[in-house]
Parts: sequence; C-alpha cells; structure tokens
Amino acid sequence: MSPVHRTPQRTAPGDHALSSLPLLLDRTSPVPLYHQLARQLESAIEQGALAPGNLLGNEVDLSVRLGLSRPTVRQAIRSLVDKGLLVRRRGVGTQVVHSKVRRPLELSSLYDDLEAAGQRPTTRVLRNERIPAAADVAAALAVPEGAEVTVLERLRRTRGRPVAFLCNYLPAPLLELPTERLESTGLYRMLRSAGLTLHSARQSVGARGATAGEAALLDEAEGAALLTMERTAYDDTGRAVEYGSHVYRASHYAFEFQLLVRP
Amino acid sequence: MSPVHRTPQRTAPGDHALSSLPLLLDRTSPVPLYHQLARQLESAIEQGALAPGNLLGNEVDLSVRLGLSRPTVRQAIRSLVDKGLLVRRRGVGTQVVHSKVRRPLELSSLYDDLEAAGQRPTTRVLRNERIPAAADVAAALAVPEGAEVTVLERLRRTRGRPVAFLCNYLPAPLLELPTERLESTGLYRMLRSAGLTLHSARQSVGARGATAGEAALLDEAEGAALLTMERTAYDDTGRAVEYGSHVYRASHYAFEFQLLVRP
DNA sequence: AAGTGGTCTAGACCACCGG
DNA sequence: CGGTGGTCTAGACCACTTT
Repeated sequence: MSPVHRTPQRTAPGDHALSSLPLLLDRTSPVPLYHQLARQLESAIEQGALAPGNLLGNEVDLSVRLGLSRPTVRQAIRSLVDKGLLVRRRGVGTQVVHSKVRRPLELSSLYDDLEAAGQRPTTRVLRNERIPAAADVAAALAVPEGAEVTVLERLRRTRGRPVAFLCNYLPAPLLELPTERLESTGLYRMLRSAGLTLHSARQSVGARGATAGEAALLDEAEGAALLTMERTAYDDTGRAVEYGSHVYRASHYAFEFQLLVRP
Repeated sequence: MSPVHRTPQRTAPGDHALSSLPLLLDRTSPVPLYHQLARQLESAIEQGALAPGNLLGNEVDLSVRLGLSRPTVRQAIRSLVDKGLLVRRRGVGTQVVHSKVRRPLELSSLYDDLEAAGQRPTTRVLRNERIPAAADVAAALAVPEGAEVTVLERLRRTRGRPVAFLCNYLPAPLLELPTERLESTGLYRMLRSAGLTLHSARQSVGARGATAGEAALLDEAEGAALLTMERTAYDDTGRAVEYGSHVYRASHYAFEFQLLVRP
C-alpha cells in the first residue's frame, strides 16, 4: 500500500459531479428502482466518475430528475451509506467517502479468501465421517450429547504449501458432504448451494504454539506461533449449522478486514 | 456458555406475543418515533417478553395500533433487522431470531472490551511524545514523511497482569493526549470525546513469537505465541486518525466477536 | 435566510408464501 | 386463496448547517 497525498478535492458550489452522469432507470425491470439507482451510483464511484469528496447533489433535485419519489432516492442512498461508500451530513449534503472502502468482514471461507487473492487453494480431506457428538461439540452446536455429527478434517494448501488445518463439525442430518466435492470447493460454498442461508456467527480468534502433530502437518517447528479461530455459524432460524476449530500458519496467513462504524 | 436445548417454540396462529405488550410513544419527545418503537421492541426481546421464534404481528396492524404510518413502523423494524435481532420473511412475518445475538464486531478499544468484561484495566504510558513520521507510519497515516506525529506506547494490565503492549501513532495536530488521561481511559474514548467520529478501519490480525523485549514486558517466555493486530482508523472525511500496532498475550486474550451476514 | 438531510403521513400495488 | 412483507408515491414539516 502506498501513501496517497490527496489534494483537497472540492466541488464548485452549486455544482456536483452527478449532474453530468447518465442515470437510466428501467421501470419494466423486476429489479427495484432504488436498487437500480444504487448500483449505478456504486459503479460510478468505483470507476471514479464520482470522486471522493464529491457532493451528490440534493435528494429532491435528484428525485425530480429521475422521476422518482424522494423516499425511493433516499433508499438508494441509504444502502450506499450502509456500505460505507457515502456519508450524509445534515445541512451539508451527501458526499463520497474519501478513504477506499474494501469489503467489510464477511462470513467467508478461507477458500474464498484465498481464491479471491488469486492463490489457487487446494484441499485435502483427512477425515470425513459421522460420529456421536462429544460434550464440547454438542454444546457448540446445541444438539444433545451423542447426537450424530459429521466431523471434517481438512488440510488447505496454496501454491503447494500448507496454510491451515481445518476441523469442522456439522449436525449430520443437515446435508451430505461428499469428499470429492469438498476437495474442489469450500465448505461455506457447499452450505450456500444446499440452500442454507447463514445469518450470524460467533467467532473467537487467538494464537498459540504449534503442537508436534500440527507442526508436522503444517511444516512448521513445534511451538511456532499459530493463529487459531473458532467459529459457530447459525442459519436464520437460529439453528447452529457448523462449528469449526481452525489453525493457520501465522507465518503465511493473517486475517484482514475492514470495519465500518455504524452511527 | 452452556448448551440450551430449546423446545420448539411457536406462537399460536393468529396470535402473537406483541399483542399483550405495552408500547407507548411520546410524540412530544425529540426522539424519533421509529427509534422509540425500536428501543421498546429491543428491550422486550432482551428481557424475554418477546421470545425467540415469536412472530411480531403484521406491520399494518401494528401501525394502526400505534397510530403510526406503516413506513415508520417499517423503519423501526428495519433497524432491528439490521442489528440481527429480527428476521423478515415475505409471506410469513417477522420473527425474533433464535440465537442470542451479541454485539457485532465494533471498532472498540481493548480498554472498553476489558471494562465491559468486568475486568478493571489499568494502563501505564511508557512513551508519549511527538516525533517526525518514519516511512511506514507516514504511509499508514497518509501524511508526508517527516510530518509530526504523536507516538504512544502503553502497557495494559488487568488484575495486575500484563495483557497487551500497544503502540499507536496519530497525526500530531489532531488533538492533545495528556498522559494522565491516557492512564485513566482508553484512546478511542478520548478520540470520541474530542469530537472525532470514526467511520471505518482496516485491520489485520495475525500471530508471531514474542521477541525478548516483548517477552520481558508481557511476562512471557521468548518465542511465546502472541496475537498481533494492526489497524488504521479513519474519520468520516477519510483522514487517517490513528495507526496502531498491538501485541496481545495469546495466553490471556483472544478476539471474540459476532458476525452478521447482510442479505 | 436558504438549503440540506431527517422524519412522518396515508395511501397504493406487487411478489411471495402458506394452507 | 388470503396474508405477509417489498416497493413506491406525493406530499408535509422539522432540525441542522452554512452563508
């Protein structure tokens, strides 16, 4: 990341970058109007047509220009404010945020993270079987002790080097997890394509020294610092869908994310 | 955390727990009506008057009962959906989410975290001075190399034991940071009370072994696993407000947080 | 004083889900 | 089919910020 010394960027008063932007709405489309507008504003920001600091122009004018009601325009703007792309100030206007916003922390899988980073991840499934839940797993998944759960142990590599050892538990009745599919994609992707909509997760991120077994698997020295993550994910009915206990090679991986402060 | 084996909880059709709940609005209050409503619903959920799985009752009835317009009621409900407390399903209704939602990951300080956990944190300021920015700090804060920045080194303890070593850099012109106030409160609290509104932050969480100096400060052995966090925080004009490089004793601290999946 | 976003109203029609 | 949330309209008044 290189430092960027911005010249203070201001729009001339009364003018705004949006006025010269073509905004087209398709009222026959099934896509909501506010969403069409939000998408166009977002891409204008991404492509620099709306530069950081630019004022958006007031909502009333915009709604007149587009032939939309003001609440609809507000809904579009609100969605971008929620994403952190815009800032509204009463009495001032709506501005494009200066700092580059990357995606906020998501409930994404390591697989997606690595793939997005252009590193072709591979997975070796070390274990994939159904067992009765031990006490700790039962507690995490909120199922009775001894209930059948699927246990999954996977070793993830990128560019030939091991990056993480992943241990996951899922309520067995939830879905089938064929080993060959697990080796070609991420667990979370499989959950989504099985129609499970994840709603929330509780995570804990820590660190500890590698055990002998972990060291051997991950090609590290015993006692080397490992990043650990435990996570229980829930669907929108509140069912626990997955409990994972992962260790990452700290020398090869760190969690990076963007946080947004909600007012 | 103890496992809770929930009995499937369903409201009788046509009935909903909200109907017996007193909801009072004060139209003379400066607090927006949608916010008054949201607050009351939220506390009803927290206190169990609205149990997980309960249907909220449809929006139209609720708006009639309260003498509000439907958009206003929707705005209240939307704010709770955004917080992860409620789930809306078209054709079904609005339900209280089953799983207990803790606060999502916030741009909070370690100080606040510890204090919220009931552990009285103490801070010793090891260094508090103004220096010219080195290249890496200048890059992180997006200021010219050599610009004056405040450097802060603090050792945080809880229950007499060291927990973290915190190193922070701030653009010097931003605010005064008297050492005595730093020892009695958190940095982020000071930023907020100085009128700075934080907007976003980029974080990176990793791990590594302790150096000899860190080991001595933190009462660990050399090479012991430490949790590391680097963060640059921005205000809503996009200015970098703070760059921090922290190390935590992994044996005493982990990051815990709740993630919400936004649809 | 003028202009901005923040809140609120009283309707309307549509899309989706369940029985 | 009836009931639900999802979208949308055309206004209104208020609170705040800047000039």
